[in-house]
Amino acid sequence: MSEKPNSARGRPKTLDRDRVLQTALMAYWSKGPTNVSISDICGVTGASKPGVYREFGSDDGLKKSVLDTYHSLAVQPLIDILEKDQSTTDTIDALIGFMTQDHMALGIPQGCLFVMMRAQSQQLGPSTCEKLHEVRRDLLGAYKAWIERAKSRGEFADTPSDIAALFVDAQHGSAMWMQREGVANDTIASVLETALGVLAAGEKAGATAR
Amino acid sequence: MSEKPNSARGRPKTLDRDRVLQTALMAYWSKGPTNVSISDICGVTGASKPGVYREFGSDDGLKKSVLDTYHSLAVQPLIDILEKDQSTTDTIDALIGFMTQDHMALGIPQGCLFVMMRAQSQQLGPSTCEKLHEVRRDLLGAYKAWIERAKSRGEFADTPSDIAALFVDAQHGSAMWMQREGVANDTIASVLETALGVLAAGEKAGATAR
DNA sequence: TCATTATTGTACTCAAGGGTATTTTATGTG
DNA sequence: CACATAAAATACCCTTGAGTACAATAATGA
Repeated sequence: MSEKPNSARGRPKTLDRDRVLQTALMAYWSKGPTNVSISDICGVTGASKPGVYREFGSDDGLKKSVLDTYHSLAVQPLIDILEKDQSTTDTIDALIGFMTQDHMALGIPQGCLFVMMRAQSQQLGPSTCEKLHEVRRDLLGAYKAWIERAKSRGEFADTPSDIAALFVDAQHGSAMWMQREGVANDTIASVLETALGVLAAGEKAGATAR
Repeated sequence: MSEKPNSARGRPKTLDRDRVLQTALMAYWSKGPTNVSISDICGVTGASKPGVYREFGSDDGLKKSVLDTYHSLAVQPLIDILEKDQSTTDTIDALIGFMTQDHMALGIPQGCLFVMMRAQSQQLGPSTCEKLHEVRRDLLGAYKAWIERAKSRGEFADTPSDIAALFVDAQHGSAMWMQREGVANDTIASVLETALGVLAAGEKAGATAR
């Protein structure tokens, strides 16, 4: 309601919300979401602990906000690929390309924060978990919608859409774990080609044509 | 070397090593390996904290021993399936059956402790991590050996063995995560059929039979 | 200038958890 | 019986990390 009365009254705030978010995002991503303390983030950003709590409420609140940021940063681009209007094989190629990006070169940590958070959800707070479910729902929904569009054009294997969506999601998760464990992106790409190759066509034997 | 001089001298030990191991195993498996403290385990088993440390050396030592136990309990059976001499499709069916066992009914927790530990290896000690690599090597080796045997009989798709091994391992991991997230075993089985179906045969189109 | 308002940051509290120093206790051996 | 031995368990230490109380501070408005 009266969110930002922009009163400009009282001591002006100096806490850089965005910097805290970015810092937390990178730290969670590289070290694992449960291996970074609020104090760590304060140490790097120069923010004070009460400042962070004032801004995000709690550890859980911060993680939830970070996940939100991560969604627009790294999940939405994946969904965008699915929603782009192109042939199924092109989409699959684009997916593989996306999943095997050279994170090192891009200056981002290996693996996927979302996937890591899912794997450690038992150690996360309630609002982070809820956000996690939300992101997952979005992603699975996007897979499913893409699959059904592809099916309607006869470009997709004869597999129930829900199953196929889970399958694609599984490949994504596996790829992210492999990347984190240090498997070369080329190798991961080969695995993904083997995996996702089945989906395209359906009549044309198992030939992924590459 | 002089491990058990069976001296029978000094106060007889009452600490039930096996009970501690079993308890820790189940606790790690159900709550996640990093969500169970030594104190928790002591509370359940009635063992004293120094007793546990005397027996296992450290948290890391206990986790390593538990992983060892887990290996013979839940990983070896999987390897046994791969080493059993049967047709590729039969092996795949057996694998799917194994991965989609009703853990609830068997009185064991959902998912796979090994897979969970891999995902949280950043929070684990050095000897546990080493053991983790060891188990992983064993498992990938077993996959690869199975694949090469199948290939030599012409029963396997034309995919590099290392890639195929990573692929199978990825499906296993995904299945375990899905199970942990509450996906129905039937559903997981369908996903696995879609995934592993590609491997068998190779000439016979993409038809997994079934 | 002085009150009001909102934010800041130091310095705490409190709980959890890994690990240990120390004193007992239960057994064999001389 | 006294001594040596090995394991037992209580009661601790120490660090980390989430979360907060509170006094200081910087702005606006009268």
